[in-house]
Amino acid sequence: MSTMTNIYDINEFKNPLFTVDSVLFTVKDDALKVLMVKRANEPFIGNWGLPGGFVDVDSDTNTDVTALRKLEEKTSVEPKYLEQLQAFSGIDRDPRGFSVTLVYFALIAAQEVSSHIETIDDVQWIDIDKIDNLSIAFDHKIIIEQAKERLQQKALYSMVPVYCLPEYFTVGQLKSVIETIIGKTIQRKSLIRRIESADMFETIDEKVKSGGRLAQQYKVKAGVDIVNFERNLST
Amino acid sequence: MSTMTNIYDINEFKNPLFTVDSVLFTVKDDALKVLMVKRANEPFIGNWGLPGGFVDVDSDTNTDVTALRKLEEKTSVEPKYLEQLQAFSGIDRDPRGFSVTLVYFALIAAQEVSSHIETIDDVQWIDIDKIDNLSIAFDHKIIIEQAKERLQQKALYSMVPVYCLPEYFTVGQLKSVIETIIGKTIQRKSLIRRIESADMFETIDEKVKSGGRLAQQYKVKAGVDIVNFERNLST
DNA sequence: ATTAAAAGTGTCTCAATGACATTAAGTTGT
DNA sequence: ACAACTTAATGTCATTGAGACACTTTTAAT
Repeated sequence: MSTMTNIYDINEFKNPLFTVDSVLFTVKDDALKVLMVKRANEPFIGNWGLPGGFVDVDSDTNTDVTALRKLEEKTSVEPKYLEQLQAFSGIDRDPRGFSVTLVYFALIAAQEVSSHIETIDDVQWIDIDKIDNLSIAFDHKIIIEQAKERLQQKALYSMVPVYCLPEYFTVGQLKSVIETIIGKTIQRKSLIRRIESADMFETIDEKVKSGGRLAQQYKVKAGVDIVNFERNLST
Repeated sequence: MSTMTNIYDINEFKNPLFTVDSVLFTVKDDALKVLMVKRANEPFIGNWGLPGGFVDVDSDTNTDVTALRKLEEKTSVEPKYLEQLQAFSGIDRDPRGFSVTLVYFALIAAQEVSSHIETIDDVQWIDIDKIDNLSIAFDHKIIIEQAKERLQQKALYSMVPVYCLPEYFTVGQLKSVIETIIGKTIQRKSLIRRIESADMFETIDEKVKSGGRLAQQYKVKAGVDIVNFERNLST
């Protein structure tokens, strides 16, 4: 192990194995998808796992940077939204010994990565409902499930789902994305009321085709924070 | 950046320094307090810091166990409530180098620890409004602030504040604890409605003196989970 | 007994969501 | 050109749970 010597000796304690992983979601083809990577190394070689890896303590200024760096390696872009989910730890979750993985939860528009991903076959959007049929590394199946629950909760009281959409979007698109995430329909009217009261969107002059009447486009105002509403939608 | 070679060499990467800390809250004398420990070691020797330390990879089965173990060392009891807050990381937060601390957020009734604490002078309940005047180790001041915000949020949509109370409690006590946490008054009636609809409490036959009419006592039903309401209180 | 104090109830208001009908503005087919 | 269809946007009433606050109940203190 490394040599860190002065008054206190860090190596008095065996350090746990520490990694950073991300659950990057998007909504594509009316399904919630997670970005997964086919593992090239042991353990769990050949299984699907979450994108992530070790901190580079010489260049990463904090773990957010690690998460973004690892995601960019796989997608070549930065996700629109990133927040910490939770750390998962234990003596059993990695055959190499006690390990901790700090998991981030991220959102991006499918369009922003799809072209890049289609050229590689060890990085893929996996439908969240099809994960049970696959061989998933470590405890990543559980992690994804928890991330999904968090996303579903957030969709009920905030506007985070917009980060699964491109810069310009319509009410119809946002409604559809939210419905895919939470797995039930919502009232269009309620969504519009929220968009108007949140004060985090601006309207775009140019409207867009939608199969019927032209739809108003919106974009997230520059520099605004996510608004949290005081009530959940439907349930 | 080097890629992982064949069989993985853990030490190819310098591992960050990993610790587990806890923000243990209670409400005492109508003030929100945090348990703090006077540091006996470098760095920040002599400053107040959060209770915590390194994982013992040989005996801790996961980081929850580490958090509980460290808290028990200081208080001799287990907190009633424990959940992960967040990890804080960075190249600068510890003079020894890149470090990560996984922070837990915990609640306990003051009565359960006070007798034990009063005998030691390097462990103390510190009023959260008086922290600015003290020398606090690392980034623990920021961490405590974030933990407080999380607790305040939770108090608006859940019943977590009961875990700052002893097993049996009254509506008046819970109202007072919530008000101390969020820093504003709430409607007694609203609280009662929530207690009744939450279905997580049972009434105790024996009532208790309170300076007026005897008060109904409640306790948390065995094995129930925290209920999340769909609306926030006041704001 | 009178009074004060806190517990507990009744009920009206208020705010935001749900439900759903109606109107608006496009596209497609003939 | 016009009807039929599609999706967007609006209008409005019902529902739900919190806020406000008056009122009643039960205890202790004097």
